[in-house]
Amino acid sequence: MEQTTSRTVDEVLSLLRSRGGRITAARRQLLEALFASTAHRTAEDLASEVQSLAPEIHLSTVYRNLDELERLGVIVHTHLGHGPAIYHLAGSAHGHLVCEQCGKAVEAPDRLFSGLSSEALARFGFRIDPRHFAVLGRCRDCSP
Amino acid sequence: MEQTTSRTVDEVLSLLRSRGGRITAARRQLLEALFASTAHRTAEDLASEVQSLAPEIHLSTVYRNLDELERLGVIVHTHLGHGPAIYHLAGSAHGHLVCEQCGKAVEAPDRLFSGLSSEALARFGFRIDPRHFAVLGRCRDCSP
DNA sequence: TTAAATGCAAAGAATTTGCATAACA
DNA sequence: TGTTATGCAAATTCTTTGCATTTAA
Repeated sequence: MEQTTSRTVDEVLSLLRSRGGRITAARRQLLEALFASTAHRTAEDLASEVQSLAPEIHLSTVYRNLDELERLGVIVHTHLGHGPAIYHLAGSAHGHLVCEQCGKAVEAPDRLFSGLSSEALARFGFRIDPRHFAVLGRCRDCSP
Repeated sequence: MEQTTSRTVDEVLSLLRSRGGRITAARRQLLEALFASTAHRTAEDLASEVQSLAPEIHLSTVYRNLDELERLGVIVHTHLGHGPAIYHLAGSAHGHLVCEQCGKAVEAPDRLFSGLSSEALARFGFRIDPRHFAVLGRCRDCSP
């Protein structure tokens, strides 16, 4: 698993390199953090993780690199209603059901959106991207 | 139409009153603005409209009254991905398809979400509220 | 008269930007 | 050596809060 992770981090760094970017400690650390878990993490969360190993890496650097990685298609971010955006590797991205009451976020499989996708496309020519937004509502525990 | 609008504004003011609230100029103006159009308006937009008639009404008062009206169920707010929330009368609320590219927001009829609603309920016990979040994606004009 | 609402200023959260310095290639 | 990226501080955007004052009832 170490190997897989490292190989993929290096692949992304090569991609960055091939686009004229540079391989820096901040980028490597951030990618290691992104590949290390599929948890729902904000820019601050990721900065904290990175800073536990390299405290000098600044939050603004993390934001800039997250932007860059998103432009490259390596990651996507999702707005969970209120509050900060969360970031995922593009490969492990998924939809979210977020409870307006307790705030809990549940992962939603893509097929949950297949009906909505095809209807939105047919009726409005609109291609939805279920990984970029959160579906708000009430979870089982918070339903009246 | 004037009459209808006024009557409904007054109804909401009565509701407020019945809950121990007070009928103020700021609240009346804000409600007039809310009833006057179904456009997608932010707190700032609404404040500007209100301020064109009563310049002393402060943005923070608008925010406080929007919160209050939402607590009463008179309005709902929606997060359109990035940027500020928009507010609608609860009766005329609807879902939104928001283009990530050009930012344009299209109203989505509730029935677009009926499949997603029943699946989310069946599989996750989750009751979605399609009016509280925006569906992000690409509109026809911005599709590749 | 008195609790509720307002105006204003200031704080807060999340994110972005300007700029001098550092460091990859 | 010449960009590119970083650190830091400051600015931005959206929203909330504290507090003294006003006002509806």
